Amino acid sequence: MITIRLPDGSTKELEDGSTALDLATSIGRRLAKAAVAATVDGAPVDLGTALPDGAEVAVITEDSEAGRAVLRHSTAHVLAQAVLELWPGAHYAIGPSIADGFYYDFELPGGATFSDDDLGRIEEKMRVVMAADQGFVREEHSIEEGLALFSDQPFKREIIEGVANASPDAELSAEAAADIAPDASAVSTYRNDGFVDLCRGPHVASTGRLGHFRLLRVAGAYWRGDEHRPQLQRIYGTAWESDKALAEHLHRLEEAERRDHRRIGAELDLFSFPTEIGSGLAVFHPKGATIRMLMEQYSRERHIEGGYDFAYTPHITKSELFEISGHLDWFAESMYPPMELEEGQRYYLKPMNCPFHILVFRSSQRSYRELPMRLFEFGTVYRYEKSGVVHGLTRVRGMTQDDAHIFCTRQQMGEELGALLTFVLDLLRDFGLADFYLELSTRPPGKAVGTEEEWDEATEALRAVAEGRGLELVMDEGGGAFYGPKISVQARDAIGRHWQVSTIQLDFQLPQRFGLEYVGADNARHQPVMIHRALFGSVERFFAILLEHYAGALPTWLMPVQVVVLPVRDDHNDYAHGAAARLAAASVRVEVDVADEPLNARIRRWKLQKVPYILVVGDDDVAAGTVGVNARSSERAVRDVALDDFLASLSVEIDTKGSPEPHE
RNA sequence: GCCUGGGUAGCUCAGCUGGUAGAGCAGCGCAUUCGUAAUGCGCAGGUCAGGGGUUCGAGUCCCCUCCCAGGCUCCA
Repeated sequence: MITIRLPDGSTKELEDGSTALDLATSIGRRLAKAAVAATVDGAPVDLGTALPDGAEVAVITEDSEAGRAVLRHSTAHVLAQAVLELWPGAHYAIGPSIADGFYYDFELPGGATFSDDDLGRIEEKMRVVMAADQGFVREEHSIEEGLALFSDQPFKREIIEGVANASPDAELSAEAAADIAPDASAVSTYRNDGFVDLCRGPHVASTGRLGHFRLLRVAGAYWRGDEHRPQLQRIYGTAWESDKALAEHLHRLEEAERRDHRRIGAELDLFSFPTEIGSGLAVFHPKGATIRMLMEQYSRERHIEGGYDFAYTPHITKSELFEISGHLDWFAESMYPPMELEEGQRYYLKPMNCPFHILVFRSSQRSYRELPMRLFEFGTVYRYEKSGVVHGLTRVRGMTQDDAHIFCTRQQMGEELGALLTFVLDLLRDFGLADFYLELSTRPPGKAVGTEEEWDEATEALRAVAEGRGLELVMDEGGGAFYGPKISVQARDAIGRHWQVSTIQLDFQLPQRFGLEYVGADNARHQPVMIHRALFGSVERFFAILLEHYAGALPTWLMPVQVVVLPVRDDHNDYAHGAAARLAAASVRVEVDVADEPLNARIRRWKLQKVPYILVVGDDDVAAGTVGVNARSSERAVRDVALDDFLASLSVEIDTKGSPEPHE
């Protein structure tokens, strides 16, 4: 008999040679049914693994993230199996599970490529393999055996050689690492039917255990993520423990698509990307411009309250400025090429605002009494993003940052950072984002400027303010830029996606390069500390995040049209205009849609525009001074509301930055 | 930048193996006057992304360029 410890601390006695599946069965039939793998003393193993006496064993069930990862990884194997059957001679590379799914990379014979139509054929083939319920059989091989087994598979051989050389796989991504065996002396494979793949495991017991999957798309992907290596053909798919979970996931994808800010931007007539202007360069239409203006106005108000001074700086500059700042050394590739002027003078579009703000600071001798000096600007910058990365408003080539640079003493740094984080989170909450976590990027070893003390002090200050908020803090060790540590605010949206919004970055480099100084109380010159911070990140990107978060149904204070008045017949038009004038006098953005179309058609059109309130006015309203209120997303309208009462509650809603009802 | 897939009316899309372009919505006009998510009829609208080639003939086949999408790489 052997004794097994379970995660809850209890023990279980089993026959010698019992497997993880036997353990699960002994605990309960449902657990056995849901089990896909197990961990033995923390190491993941197949269900069929014989358990050693005294081990601590946990059953991995299909509805856990670890369990889904097993399902997905196993499904990826079947994908490779299907592709190798359909394309004899194909080379297969790696096929890990990823968030919500899996992928597998291939090199097809003769440089062939997958088309979208191939996905259906591959899926069919995979379902045949699953129906055949082939068992996954684990095998261990020496390096030599492994190389022989995969003699015609160059990528597999490369992985095995990597294992053999015991290079700690610095260049293998964590995802790819899941595909290789754990130690340098042997490799493991999994075989089902005629197909064998190099794999660390674990896998489900047999292919019949799989089936709730969908292949989603094909894409190119570099071998080992290196753009200098061959580009392979990648197939992405998703797999779940049940058809229900799969359907829910597909529904989430549809939901995300429905919320796509590019779609909403077109539907609500907010912005566009005229191709005549160029890739990644947006124009804002009147309604989009209204929203943007409101965002910016509110931000300005908050910055005034927050003790910021304002600056305006040009969009172009002589190269000298970016030579001093160092941008031309590091980022010339992502800057627009220079304009050549007379006598070789070169002017650049600015990719960042900081050097300009620095010149404002440096324009006169500064006293410690002036610090902290906080210079704010909606600064429009241009970055020549590579063509493949441009995406809607979230990754553009021209954008406006709500950018500020704070110059302060080292002593002020901690307090300043604390106040700043409060400021950021308050502002984001005002826009309806409420679920945050923070990411702290620390000193990159070996290539940092500034003293270690400065780094420690700054990092500790960031950590202290982060922890003081009780917010989840994710460490990004060594992930800071060479010139200073960084804290970034990640916001979760209404459907659980997270977006990096604000960044707060310490900088020990630029004050030095520009020779910044202030005169201290000791009458000596000191170098100020500089903090870069953008709260929206870029106005365009933040706009996009809000559109996706609210699915276009922004809070009333941000909607370009807040109220529409619909007269039932055209002899109600005068009353409608009067009601609208009353609202407009109270600074409500209101329109009248006169009665030359059926009422329902007009209601529908404004509903689709997500207008917060549609007021319908007819005979009864004209007689009584009332309106019929149809609030956004509500099923039923409320009749006979006194106009003054409506305006009163609307004003409260606008002042409190609320919405007519919880967004969908 | 690289890979794959695309680009047909303002928008969403159809157009088989090459024979000279179509729908719905939107727009405009006329009629309709209506109480909470699509009134009817009519009209107009396209150098089929741009350029070159093959062909008697190209939206359709080939090449180049531009743009878009999904990825990869990148994101100070």
